[in-house]
Amino acid sequence: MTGQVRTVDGRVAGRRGQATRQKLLDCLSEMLSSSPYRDVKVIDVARKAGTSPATFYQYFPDVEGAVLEIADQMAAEGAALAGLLEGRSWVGKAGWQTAQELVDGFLEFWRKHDAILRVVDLGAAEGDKRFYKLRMKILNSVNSSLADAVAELQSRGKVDKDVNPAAIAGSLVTMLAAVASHQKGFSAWGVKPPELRPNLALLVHLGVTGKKPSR
Amino acid sequence: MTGQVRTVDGRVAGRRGQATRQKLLDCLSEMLSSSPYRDVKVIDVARKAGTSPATFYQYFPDVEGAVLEIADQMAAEGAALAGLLEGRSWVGKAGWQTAQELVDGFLEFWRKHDAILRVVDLGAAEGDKRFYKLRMKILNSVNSSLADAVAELQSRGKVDKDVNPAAIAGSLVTMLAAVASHQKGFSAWGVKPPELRPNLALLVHLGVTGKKPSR
DNA sequence: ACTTGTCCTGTCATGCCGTCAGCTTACCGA
DNA sequence: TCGGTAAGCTGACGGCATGACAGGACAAGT
Repeated sequence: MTGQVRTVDGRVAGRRGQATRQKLLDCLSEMLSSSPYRDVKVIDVARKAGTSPATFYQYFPDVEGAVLEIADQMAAEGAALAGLLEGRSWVGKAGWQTAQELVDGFLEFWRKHDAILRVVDLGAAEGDKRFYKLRMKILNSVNSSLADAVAELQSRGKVDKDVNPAAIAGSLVTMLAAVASHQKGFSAWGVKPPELRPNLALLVHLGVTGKKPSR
Repeated sequence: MTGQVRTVDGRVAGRRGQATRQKLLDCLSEMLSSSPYRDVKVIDVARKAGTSPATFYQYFPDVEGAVLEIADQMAAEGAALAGLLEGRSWVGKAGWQTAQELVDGFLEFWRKHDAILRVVDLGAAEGDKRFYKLRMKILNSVNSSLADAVAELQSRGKVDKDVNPAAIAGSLVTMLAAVASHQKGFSAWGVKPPELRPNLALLVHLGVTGKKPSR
């Protein structure tokens, strides 16, 4: 099922090749964290990995291609985010708990992968379908769970009829993602991370249920 | 007060020079809309402007420098966003109106400047202070108005004591900005722009007042 | 026409990109 | 043990963008 790893010119990669490939990915990942996306050069990645630029091009068509690969690995890990909402309740104190844990998990995931997620976000915003699909893949698990929760509350008459669950869920997820990547910006507004979290959870809870949480 | 426009080597720019400079900025702006940030080259911008790369470097240290210039012009225009909240009420039907108009104005502004705002967002997320300050400058007007509104409702006991106005306002503004730049993503979730707007307004209203709007 | 200061570009050294041919290394079957 | 074969890597090269400079074109005032 997992298609074999192949080089650009079609050969299948063996043990050593895969190791080199992974090392290049790791080094690229590191470079993305330490320097602006625009300034990341193939030659620097290759140097850092102790190999030559030509080797890089053996495994990836270009920097973008390698970034997609990293993002893909991360997306797989991101599926775990759905677990934050699996079988959770949005009613009463449990609802407040759910909101808080969702926010925590989300911020944590984003902080861990911030460099690569920045690039994915940019690519998606620029209209590149590959990045855009990848972004979906990561957010979709959380998004659809949230949308389901809203729709369910709606069907029980606890949320107004004219609310669009997908729109609400999408907006909340987008908010979490954006706030996570601009956490530093909040310090400048005088908001420290520990203060941010409960307020975000409040917004999520309000958005999903339409009500203030009971703590 | 408006410091004279200067070339990189310190000369003051005359009328013709300023025109060339502005033309370069316009062409860069256009390129940013049509191709990925990473692929925008000085030589292309110069060609499009009917001039040479050397001319570009006479007015700007690099692409980034020119982008900052464009963003600065836009930030000035962005101050108008504050007007969307000037003297507005968040109570009753007027509150719902306020939320809707804020969302509309915000989405409109973002759509108009999406290309440059993408780059500013990236720069800010990467930790570049210049971009980061610029982003603040644009968002601050709206953000502080919103925070004031929350604080005022809070002082009248209409909002819980333990809410942090700045955190709520910042999160909402960040949400609006992010949703605006990923509007296309919502279509893929089956949410069309016209459906998006009222739901965003709902979230803003909920966030600011803690209550559902009365329509 | 001459001077002055602004404005633009030809040119050049430097460095990265992306490709290829060819060398080295590892594995495998006889 | 010994080729044979495919994987793995790199030096080298043409092409292009970068960024700096010096010098020429141009407009305005005298």
